[in-house]
Amino acid sequence: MPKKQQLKIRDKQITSRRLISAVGSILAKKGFKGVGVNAVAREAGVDKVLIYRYFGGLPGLMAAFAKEGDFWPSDLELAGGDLQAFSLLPLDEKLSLFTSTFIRAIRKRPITQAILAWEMIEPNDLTEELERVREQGISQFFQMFFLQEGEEDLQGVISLIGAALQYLIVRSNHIDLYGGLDLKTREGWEHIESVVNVVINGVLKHN
Amino acid sequence: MPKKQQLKIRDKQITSRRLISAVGSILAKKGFKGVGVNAVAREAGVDKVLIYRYFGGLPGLMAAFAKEGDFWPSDLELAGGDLQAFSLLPLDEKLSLFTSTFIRAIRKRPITQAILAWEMIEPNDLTEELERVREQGISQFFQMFFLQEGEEDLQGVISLIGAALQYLIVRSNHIDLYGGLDLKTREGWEHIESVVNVVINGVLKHN
DNA sequence: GACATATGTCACCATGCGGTGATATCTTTA
DNA sequence: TAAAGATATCACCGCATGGTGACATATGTC
Repeated sequence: MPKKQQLKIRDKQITSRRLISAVGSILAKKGFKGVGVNAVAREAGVDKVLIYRYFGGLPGLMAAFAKEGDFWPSDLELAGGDLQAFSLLPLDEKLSLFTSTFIRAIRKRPITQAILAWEMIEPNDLTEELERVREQGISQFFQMFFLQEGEEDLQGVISLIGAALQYLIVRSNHIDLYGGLDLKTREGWEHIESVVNVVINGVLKHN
Repeated sequence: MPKKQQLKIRDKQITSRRLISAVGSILAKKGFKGVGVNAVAREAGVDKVLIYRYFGGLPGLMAAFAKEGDFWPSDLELAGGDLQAFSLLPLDEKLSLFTSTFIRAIRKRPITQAILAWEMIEPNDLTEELERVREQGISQFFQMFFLQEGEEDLQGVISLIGAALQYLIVRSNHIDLYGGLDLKTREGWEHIESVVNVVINGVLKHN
């Protein structure tokens, strides 16, 4: 008598994909603390030994995961969907729109937020991949649309604002308020957006 | 024959302190990931059961640790050492000095940085204690020195800048650059300070 | 149809964790 | 000095983890 029904298909590709997407699920659900060999295999409904066989271990699986994901907004997304229209806007409107799309883009990517939090604790393949993509993307976007404006402090200011927004978005997962800023509601984020605009307009008109 | 030399002193207070300070050491050395019952007891050179006996468990020990520590700069420190002199400065110089002392204050507190990183991942007694102290301290400081100035956007802007600075300081433990900002050298931080001043002056003169 | 290989399952190991009851030893009080 | 209480140690439990070797079953090839 056979031990089991032999219905399970055997397909390395499919199984690999299940493992990779299981990483995403866990990352989104439990954060990086939940990402382990056992947990990922369990989530994928697959034996953990396959992680070693197919990816050589967790780091390899992470690297594969990093290559699959849409963890950072593209130029197109950051520009609001139309690169040409964006490039024609005056500087202050460019920055204002950028702020708005940036916040939305990060807020709607829970996995990205988990990775951003992870970066604070211990760098690894995944966080380094995100860093690479992000630094390249931002600097490219910046060069494309802002560099010719001759505002020498602008990059520093934008980096500062980007840092603040990333921090606030990640923290919004665990707290409601930060220094009087409401991190939970849509209105709260609209207010934050307006504060950023105050900063930007101040810097622009000051020079 | 007795099992051991009976040289170990027996003093609840001393032992408690050893446990509490062991938390600090581990937090500074390994970050919050290293903080566990076994590790803390090992670091303190004490049996872990005492954590349960004296503090009721890790959370209790954490709470005790939180009360002991100087995790957040006082008003005096943030004001640069002289509250009265600080209060007499013009607004822009106040903010500039505040920025400078704030950066220094956080940068020199590795445990605070570990807690700040922790807040990103999972709130707990320790992070909540820091949050409480911080929110209270900042809001008090703000009310004391800035509120009467009638700049309604000021608190939001300052919170935003505070968020950015905290983020950059914590990240400086693992990366060298962020968006072109140098996080490692003294010159790098002086530049960041100057960027903050650009923002502040922009906001102030804009209204 | 028989074989080799790719794919997946299972049982197991050592390790470290949080947590606890029984025991030994020191300190204080009588 | 003897008893009583406080203080610290030890040995152990159950559990989850990362990791591996032996085995079972499906798939492709001749």
